[in-house]
Amino acid sequence: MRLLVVEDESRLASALQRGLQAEGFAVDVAATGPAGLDAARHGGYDAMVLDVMLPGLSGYEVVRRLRAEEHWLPVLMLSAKDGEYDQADGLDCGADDYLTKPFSYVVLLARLRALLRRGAPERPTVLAVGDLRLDPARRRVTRADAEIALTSREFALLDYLMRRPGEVVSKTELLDHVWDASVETAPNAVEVYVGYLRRKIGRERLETIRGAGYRLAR
Amino acid sequence: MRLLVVEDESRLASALQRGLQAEGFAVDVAATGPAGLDAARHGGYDAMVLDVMLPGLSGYEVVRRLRAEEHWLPVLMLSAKDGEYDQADGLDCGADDYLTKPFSYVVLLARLRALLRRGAPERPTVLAVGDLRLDPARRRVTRADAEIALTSREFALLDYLMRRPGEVVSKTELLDHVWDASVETAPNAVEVYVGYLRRKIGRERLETIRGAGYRLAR
DNA sequence: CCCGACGCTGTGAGGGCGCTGAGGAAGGCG
DNA sequence: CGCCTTCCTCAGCGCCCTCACAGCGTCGGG
Repeated sequence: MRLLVVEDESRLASALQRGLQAEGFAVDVAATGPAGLDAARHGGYDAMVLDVMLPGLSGYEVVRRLRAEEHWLPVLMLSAKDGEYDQADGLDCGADDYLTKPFSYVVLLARLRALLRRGAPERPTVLAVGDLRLDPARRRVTRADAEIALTSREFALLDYLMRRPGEVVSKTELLDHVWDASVETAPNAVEVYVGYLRRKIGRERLETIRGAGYRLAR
Repeated sequence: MRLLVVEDESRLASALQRGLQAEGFAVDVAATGPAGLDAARHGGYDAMVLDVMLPGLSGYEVVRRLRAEEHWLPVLMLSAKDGEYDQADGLDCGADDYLTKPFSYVVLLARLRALLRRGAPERPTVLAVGDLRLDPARRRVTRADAEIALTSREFALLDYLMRRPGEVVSKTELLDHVWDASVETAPNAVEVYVGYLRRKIGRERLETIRGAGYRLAR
């Protein structure tokens, strides 16, 4: 785990550095606001310990800019101010945690661990087959970066097919999984919807295997 | 946003509930460890405020079990114990934050906001989508720098949608997270409020995905 | 080449889904 | 007590999706 400590008071900075290194972290130190901001932007750290009172740029301003640039690394803010509004302000600027000096080293460590545990947000999954892309969360389908409008049934059908590219999927399987199993639906409905899909995603993409089902070309 | 408060002291519990509801959260309360654990497991909450001293199961034990079962909802722990090791223990059991009683309500709110931000895939302090900006701390919404007056329900709805810009959010998900789960609400209420929001933030901003939900255009 | 089975598609009906205006219930405030 | 605000239900309406149907095309076997 790589940590960035931004602290101008050199004794505290090196004490932190040594202590955290002893815990097995790789620790870099920056002594000013601008230097810290720069390091945080380009350094690929897993978390940051950030003092509020800094030369050049305040800690508040550093987080605010980081967040504005869409850098989401966890930030633990350190400050001598223990007023409730100081704390609230720091958190509302985008810090993830706030500790007042003097602080307990044990607590700092525990809070850092909690922050690192949360880590970075997970990436959304996107299904991709050829130049087709389907994003289940956004319910969005593109073909060569051009958006395709699908109805809800069409979307469900394509979703199912894209999860088994290159496989033959039978009409009854589609009826079971894409359609409501409790409602009796004629197999012809599948043919109809395959037709709709072909018009939208390209005719050649969806082969008919006569007597067996359909296959989405990989 | 749905919150779970687990606190056995009924005066504090209801004070918290009222205060947080006034902020636009949907709040459920549990009074014992087992009840809290159960609610957290099945409730689909966005975060949890958890007292340590509880009948039945301690707060420590509640988080520990939740994490063991791979439930990752953000937990803010409340305790009367302010020893550094108590705090470290709470965090190391899996809590994300730790506040000692008596606590400042302002700080609790700011820490809760930080926690909710961290849980979401993107984590700005002021949510911005297109020319819309929403400041959770100040409870203000502007569109192209013009302030928009929203009722508390409208605000909560927009807040939830702006945390997932571009994603499709279903009506039932909205009912679960924006409305109070303990009250049975008709899905039509969502449609009504979407209508209100559209009049205020612009019709085209909030698409209907028929059969799936709504999507806030990025 | 013929024939039957299977698959495709244009048409149109029905119904589900979502939108809206009206209004009642509940709470805050003077 | 009455006014205002907010929340939410209800009922009506309109539209788009869904799917059955029927006629035609296509494929493959004999």
